[in-house]
Amino acid sequence: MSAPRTARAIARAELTRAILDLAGHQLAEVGPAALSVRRIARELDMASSAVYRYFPSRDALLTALIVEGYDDLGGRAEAADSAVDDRADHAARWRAVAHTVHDWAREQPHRYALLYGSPVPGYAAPQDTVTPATRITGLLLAIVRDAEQAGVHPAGVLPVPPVEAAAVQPVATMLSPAVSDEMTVRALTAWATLFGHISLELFGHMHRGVLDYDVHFAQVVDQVAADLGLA
Amino acid sequence: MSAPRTARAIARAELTRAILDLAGHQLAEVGPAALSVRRIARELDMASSAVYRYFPSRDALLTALIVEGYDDLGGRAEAADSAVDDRADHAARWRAVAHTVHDWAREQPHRYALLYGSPVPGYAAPQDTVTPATRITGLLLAIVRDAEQAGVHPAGVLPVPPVEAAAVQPVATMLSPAVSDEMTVRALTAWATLFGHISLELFGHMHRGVLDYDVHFAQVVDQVAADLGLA
DNA sequence: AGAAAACAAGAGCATCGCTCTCGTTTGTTG
DNA sequence: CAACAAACGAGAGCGATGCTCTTGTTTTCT
Repeated sequence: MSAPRTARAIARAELTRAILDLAGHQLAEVGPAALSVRRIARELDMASSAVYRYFPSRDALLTALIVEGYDDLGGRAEAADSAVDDRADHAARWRAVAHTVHDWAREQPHRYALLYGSPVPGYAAPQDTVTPATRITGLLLAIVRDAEQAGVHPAGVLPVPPVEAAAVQPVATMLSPAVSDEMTVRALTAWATLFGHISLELFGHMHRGVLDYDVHFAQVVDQVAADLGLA
Repeated sequence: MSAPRTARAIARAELTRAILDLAGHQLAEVGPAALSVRRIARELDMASSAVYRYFPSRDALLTALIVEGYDDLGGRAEAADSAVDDRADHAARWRAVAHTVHDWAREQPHRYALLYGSPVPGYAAPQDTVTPATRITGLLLAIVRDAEQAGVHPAGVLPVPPVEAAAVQPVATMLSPAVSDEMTVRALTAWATLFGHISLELFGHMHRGVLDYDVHFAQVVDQVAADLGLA
């Protein structure tokens, strides 16, 4: 797996990183749509055609940025969860993760848009992006699973008919022991609420509707925690 | 307000419509990013520079498509709400509107992405788009307001501290009579859940996680209705 | 040492948004 | 009705993009 220590391989790894870093800066500054391969080459003092030795296309570069983003977000969320001392305080863990995602999105709005906004390349997200994307969702599910193992039941949850249980079966059985169907539905709903709220906020849909985004986000996160049945 | 009946004004109105329609078709086919002014001109057998007599820029064209989209979506949602015979069946009205938005989004994914995905032009959505955007959110709020007027209380709702009440004050007082702070928070949460779910589904984040989108969406909509306290 | 692979650079293609100029058509006004 | 002004359409052109192809050089492997 590890690269040979030839000078060429080292140079390649360095240049690949340099390109990716520069692309990251461009992403943060001008957004995904305005990311330019030629500009990266210019800032690196190389011919634009040379960049294509490292990334076969602009979309491949964006894909790499997406993967990097999922990893960064997932890592930060996991760290925030781990930082909660009382592992049985599932509400605190949920809050920590939710606010971490929120903060991360506000710090890097363009990157968030790249991950959770409209897919900018052709259409289907490349396969490479789905695995790293499962990291945060897996983390949210793990917290909910832990809570359920501790005897927590979601509040005010509707009965889940067999057809719905079948529909969400992959998510329910993602972890072992599996999560109950009711909790799975609540968790998926919480997931949609979390990212829906952040997207609406970041993309300007709450403009002049909500005055203090942070206060309201905290309230929604607490409300969702209550619906999940967390302490 | 209405245009003079000169031949030129009529021709202008027709060409403006033709450009907008063609842009709409391109949007549906190749998405917002690949929408090309030159291609529109080509399909209209005119010089690309002539199109700029009707829309000052590509972004202006996209803005017009956004406004059109909000209007179409808002109109359909209002029609779906009005089609519910029993005006006091607020759960049925919420379901009708939610499923209408869902269907609309699946029929025109690129248009939905244009409205609720990452903003593709510079950054801030032009002022022209905010008024038509309030149509669906206003409709959702109206249903909830009607329910509350009929004595409905949201289920399992957290107390709303004054600071949060102040934060959501514009939304709460948007309609008269005003909606309670608790119901306002629940409504905003429902809003985020609805569009969050649709965005996650359309943008591929539920791939291999949920097997039947329609079944699961219906379950979530019912769950949200229950949380709102609707029948 | 020689063959093979990786590399960097440059020219070039097709496309894009947008601007400017230049005739032509239409509408308005004296 | 004639003259002027405004709107219009077409074309050329600018700067920029993603990407490909060729050509010559450097590094690696056999």
